[in-house]
Amino acid sequence: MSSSVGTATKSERTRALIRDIALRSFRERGYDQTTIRLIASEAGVSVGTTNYHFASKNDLVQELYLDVQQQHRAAALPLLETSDDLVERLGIVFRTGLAQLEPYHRFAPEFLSAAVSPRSSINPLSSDSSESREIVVGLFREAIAGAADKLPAEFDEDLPSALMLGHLLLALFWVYDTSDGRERTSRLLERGLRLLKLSLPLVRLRVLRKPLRELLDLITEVQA
Amino acid sequence: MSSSVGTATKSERTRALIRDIALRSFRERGYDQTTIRLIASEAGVSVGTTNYHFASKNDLVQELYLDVQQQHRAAALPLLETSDDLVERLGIVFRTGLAQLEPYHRFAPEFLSAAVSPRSSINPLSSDSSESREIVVGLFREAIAGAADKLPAEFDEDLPSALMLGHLLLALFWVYDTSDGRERTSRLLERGLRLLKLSLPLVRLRVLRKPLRELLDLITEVQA
DNA sequence: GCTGTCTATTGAACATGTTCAGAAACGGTA
DNA sequence: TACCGTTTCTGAACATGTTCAATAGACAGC
Repeated sequence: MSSSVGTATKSERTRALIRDIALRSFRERGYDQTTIRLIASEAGVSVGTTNYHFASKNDLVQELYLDVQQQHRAAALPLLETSDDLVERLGIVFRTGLAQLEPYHRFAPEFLSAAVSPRSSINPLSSDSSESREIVVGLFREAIAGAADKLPAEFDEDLPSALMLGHLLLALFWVYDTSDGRERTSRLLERGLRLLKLSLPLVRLRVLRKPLRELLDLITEVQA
Repeated sequence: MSSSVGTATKSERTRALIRDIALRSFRERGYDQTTIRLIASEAGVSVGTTNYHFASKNDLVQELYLDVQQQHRAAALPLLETSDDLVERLGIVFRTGLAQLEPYHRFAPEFLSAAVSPRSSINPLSSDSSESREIVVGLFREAIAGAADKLPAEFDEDLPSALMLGHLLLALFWVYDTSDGRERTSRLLERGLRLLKLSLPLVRLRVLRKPLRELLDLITEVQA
């Protein structure tokens, strides 16, 4: 979090200060209540300075994304050491991903509204978000690669992206989940994982190869 | 569309005028470019008057929803006369639904952003949207009721709502669909329908009854 | 026709993200 | 030190949806 450490140019320190204050505010006050003027005021600078270092409010959200996904990675990696079962490993990535989001559930609608437009710079599928997106895709890739159960090689390429999309859909469900402790989202996830475990042997069936390939292609096409 | 017809109180005529101008502008200019001041100006009234008749901009979007869904119903009903096959009837409702949205695809991201928050009054699942939502749920209900193929009665209650949710998800895919003529969305729909047709006989299997029931319950829970 | 009450309308005010012309600070070079 | 170009910073300005006190209009009851 605190990147305003040690020595750096004045400019870098100002930038880091604005960033840290913004991120803290996002966590405490959410997206809407975190106004540019509030950030500027707390940082002791003018609105113009804030927009000089970060061209828009969404650029600051981008910083938040990165922070969250890095923590996601940090939380998932050690757990991935504990199992070589494919479905279990995927479950670890999904569960730790949801866990990172949990503190933001109060403000999730605000963030969702700002992020859901395909034209928004903070849309998880946008090119501006590629850095944090690739962290999640990479986690899924590693989850697959480190599993004892090997999948047909032809799926290796697109499956991680498709799983990342699945994670986004799960997050959408999560935003709408009003149950205590997001129990419904957990149930949906565990049920999906169970279903996946049961149907995984089918992937090896020749007859299903082509429809699966087509399904994967269609899903991948969303990101175009 | 034009509801500013014939005799009515002055107030009703002003309201209808604002409504008609707003709806036309939404169609021509989208959500963002349709500003309150522009509506007021075109209607020859002040901003205050616009907000007197419609408490918020989203109240005007609500009127648009209603208009679109009524046209959806008008487009679907005659086609439903032409088939008693369950899957085909569902297909008719889905396809005519997408057809109504098509003119708005240019502006879909703007509308999506405004509507996607669970707290938004124009969220399709909100209580404010119940009237237009029920039109779609009703269409699915009629599609099921008029089919030769009867489903187990226990599904009749919740299935229409679940299908409406499916329609919303399809619309989400549609927003992100950049292919010509929304070819990808069509493909996804037709593939889903084909899959449904193939797996429909399975519904009668005793073993699958309980998991299906649970799945339906989980889906229904989104709207809570 | 007068009066009083509700309805309808007005336009200024507010908070918001963003832009931008200009001021200030800085850093290197003559 | 003096000068100049670049970097950094400032605060006013703009457009937006929404609110609200004040005003005008409509209309019923007498």
